[in-house]
Amino acid sequence: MAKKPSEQQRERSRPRKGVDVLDDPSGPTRPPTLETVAARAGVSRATASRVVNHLDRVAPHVVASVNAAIEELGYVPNQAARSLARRRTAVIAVVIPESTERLFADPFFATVVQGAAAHLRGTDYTLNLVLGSDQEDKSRRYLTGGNVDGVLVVSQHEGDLPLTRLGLSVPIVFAGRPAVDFGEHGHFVDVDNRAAAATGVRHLVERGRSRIATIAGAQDLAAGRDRLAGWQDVLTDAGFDSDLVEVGDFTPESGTVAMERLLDGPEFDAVFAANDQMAFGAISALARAGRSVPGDVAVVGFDDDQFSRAARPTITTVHQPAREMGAVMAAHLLALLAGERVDQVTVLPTRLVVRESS
Amino acid sequence: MAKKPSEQQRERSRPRKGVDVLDDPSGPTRPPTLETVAARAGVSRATASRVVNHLDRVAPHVVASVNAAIEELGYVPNQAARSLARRRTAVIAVVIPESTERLFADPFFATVVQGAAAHLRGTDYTLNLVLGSDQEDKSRRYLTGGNVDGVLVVSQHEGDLPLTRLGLSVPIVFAGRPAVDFGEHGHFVDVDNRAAAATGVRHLVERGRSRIATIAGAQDLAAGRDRLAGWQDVLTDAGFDSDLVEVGDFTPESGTVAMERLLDGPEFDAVFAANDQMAFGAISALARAGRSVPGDVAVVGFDDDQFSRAARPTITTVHQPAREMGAVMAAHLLALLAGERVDQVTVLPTRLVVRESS
DNA sequence: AGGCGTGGTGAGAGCGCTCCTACCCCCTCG
DNA sequence: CGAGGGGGTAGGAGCGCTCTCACCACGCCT
Repeated sequence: MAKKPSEQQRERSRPRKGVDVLDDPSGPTRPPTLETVAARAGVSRATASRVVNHLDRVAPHVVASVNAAIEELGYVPNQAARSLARRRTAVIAVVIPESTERLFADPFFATVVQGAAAHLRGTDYTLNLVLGSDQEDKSRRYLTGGNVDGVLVVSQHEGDLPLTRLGLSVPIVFAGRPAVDFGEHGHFVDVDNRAAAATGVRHLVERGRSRIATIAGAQDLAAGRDRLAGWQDVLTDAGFDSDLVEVGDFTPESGTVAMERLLDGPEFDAVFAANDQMAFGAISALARAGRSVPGDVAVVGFDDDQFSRAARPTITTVHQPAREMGAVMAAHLLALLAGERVDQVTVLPTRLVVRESS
Repeated sequence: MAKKPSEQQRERSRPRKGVDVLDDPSGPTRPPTLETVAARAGVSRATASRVVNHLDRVAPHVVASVNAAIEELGYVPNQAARSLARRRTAVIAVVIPESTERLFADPFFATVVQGAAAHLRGTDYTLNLVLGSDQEDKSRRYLTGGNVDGVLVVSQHEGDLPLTRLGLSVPIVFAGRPAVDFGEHGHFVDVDNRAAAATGVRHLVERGRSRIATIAGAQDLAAGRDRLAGWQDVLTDAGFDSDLVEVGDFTPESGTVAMERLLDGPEFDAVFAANDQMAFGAISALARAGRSVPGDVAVVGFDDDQFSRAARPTITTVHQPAREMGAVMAAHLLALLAGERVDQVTVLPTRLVVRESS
C-alpha cells in the first residue's frame, strides 16, 4: 500500500528558494494531499476523492475513516489541481470597470458585492476582484482565458468592457441594465430606475411641491439617465416645468456642489437626488444656505443607504435592495453555471421610504 | 511532430454537459494550450513555455514565431495548470473579517483595496475577496490550504481570525496594527493613530476650544482605541477635562446619534470624531439642533475622505493615506513573496487638513 | 585535436486531483 | 448452482503547465 510514487520528485524540489514558508521553522513542509489522506485511511485515492466530494456509494465506515484522516492531517483540497482536472475554476470574477471604480466607495456597490459574497458562501466559489484596468485587454484576456467560471459586472458605463459581445465564453450577470444594447448574451439584475424615481418624485408632488429640481447622477450610467427620466416623467405628467436639473456624479461632494448651483438659480421647493449620498450633500448645502428641510425645500433621495438614515433630517428615499441584487446576481450566475435557464432580465422591486426630509 | 497525445481523452470528454459555452454555436471548443501553440510554431512545449514566461536563451526568431502563434490562436495560459506546476497560485486574498464587513461601505476600506489592486495591476497576481464568514474555520482552511500565496487583512477587530498565530503559512500583511499582540509573524502598514488624533485635537486647543468632546470609533478596533487615546492625551496635557466621550461605530449614523447624546449632556465647544463619516453625521445633528459649526462647536474628523469635502461646512480632518496604504501593503506582500525582508511595521505619515469646520 | 563551456532546444516526469473503467465480492434469481 | 447484477473500490489516464536534465551544435582554448 501507498508506495509513495513521487519520493524522488519530492527530493529534487525540496531545495526551492524564495517562496519558502516564513513561519515554519521545521522547514518547508508540503501540505497533505489526497494521496496522503488515502494512505492514512487505508483506501485508494479515488475513494478518498469520493468522500471529499460527498459522492455516494462509499461504505459508511470508509467515509468515517477518510474523514478522520482528513481531520488529523488538516487536509485541504488543492484548488488548482481540482480546477485543472475538473476544467472549471470555481472562481467568479467581480468586475468593476475603471470608470466605475471611483464609485467603489459608494455603499451601494459595496453592498451588492457583499450580497453576492454572502450568497456564494457555502458554495465553493470564490470571488475574484477585477478592478478596472487601463489595459482593458489584459482583464479581458483574463476573463476569457478560462480563468474564471463566470463574471459579475457591477455597474457599467457605456463603452465599458463590452463584455456582452465578442465571445466572452462564460456566463455573465450585470448589476443594472447595460447602457449598450445587448443581444442574447448576458443577464441582468436591476430595478426599474425610471419608475422608482418617478415614485419618489410623485411623492413630492403629493406633498404639494411644484417647483421640483433634480440632482441627476452620471449620465453615462443607465441608472443616472433613467432616474432623470423618471423625474421628468412625473413633472411632465403634472404639467410642471422640468428645467431645474443639475448633474452630479453620485458622490456626496457632487451633491453639495449641485445644490449650491441650484441655490444660485430660480426658486424651488423640492429636490430629487439620484442617490442618497448626493441628497446628503445637498442637505448640507441647504443647511449652510439657511434653508430648512423639509420646510423650505423637501428632499428625496435614492438607494436607502446608511446616509439617508444618518442625515438630519433623515432622508426620504427610494429603497433599492442592493444586498438582494448581489444575492440574486450570484444566484443567477450559479444557475447558469449549472446549465439552467434564467430570465435574461430580472427586475427587483423598490419602495418609497418616507422619512423626515419630505 | 506534435503527435496529439490525448486524442482519446479528448474524445471521451467532448460530450460534457452543463457548463457549455453559451456563445459559441460551433459547440464547446477547448481553448488552445501550450501544446497547440508549440505545434503551430514548430517548437517543443518547453520552448513555447520559455517564450510565454519571457525566459532568455531562446533564439529571437523562435520567440517571434511563438508569439505569432500565441497571437493567432489567442492563447491564454491556464492559470490552474500553472499554479499546480509552480506550486504557487498567483492569488492574494483580501480578507475583510465579518465584524468589519459592515464597514465595507466605508470609503476607507474600499480605497485601501483599490490602492492594493492598483499596485497589483501589472503583476500577474489576482485579488481574491474573502468577506467574513460565519464559519471562520472555512475561510481559515481556505487561506491555509495553499489556495493563496499571500493575505492582505483589511482591518481586524480583536479576536478576528487570529491569523497571525497558528501557522498561517503564507505571508500576511495587515492594514493597521493588530489589536492582539503578535509575535514575529505578520506585517503591518499603519498610521500612528494616536499621534494623528492628537494632532487633530491639538488643533482644536489651538483654536481656543477647551470643552472638547469626542465621538470615538469602535473600541474593539485598534484604530478606535488609539484615536480615543490621542484625544485623551491632548486634553490631559492641556489640563482639560476629558469626560465627554460617546462611542460610535464609524458609520455616519452612529455619528449622528452620538452627537445627539452629547447635545443632551453638558456644554462643549468642539468635538473630535474618529472618522469623517461620524463627523458628517455629527454635523447633521448639530445643524438640526441649531448649533453653528464652527461657531458654537468646532468639528474635526479623521480620514480625509470624500465626506469631509462634501459636508457644509467642509470638515477639518486628519488625512490618512488610504490608497497609499493599500499600495504599500501590496508592495510589502510582493516583497515577502519574493523572499525579501520587509520591516514588520510600517507607519505612514498623516497630516492635518484644515477646512471650514474648525 | 581533444576538451570544454555555452547558447539553444527537446524530452519527460511530475504538480494533485477527477473520473472513467475495470474489477471484485457477494447476494439474488432462475 | 451458475449467471447476473449491483454496490463498492482500485487503477490509471489525463488536465495544461513548469522545470530539471540531457543533449546537440558550435566555437574557443590549450
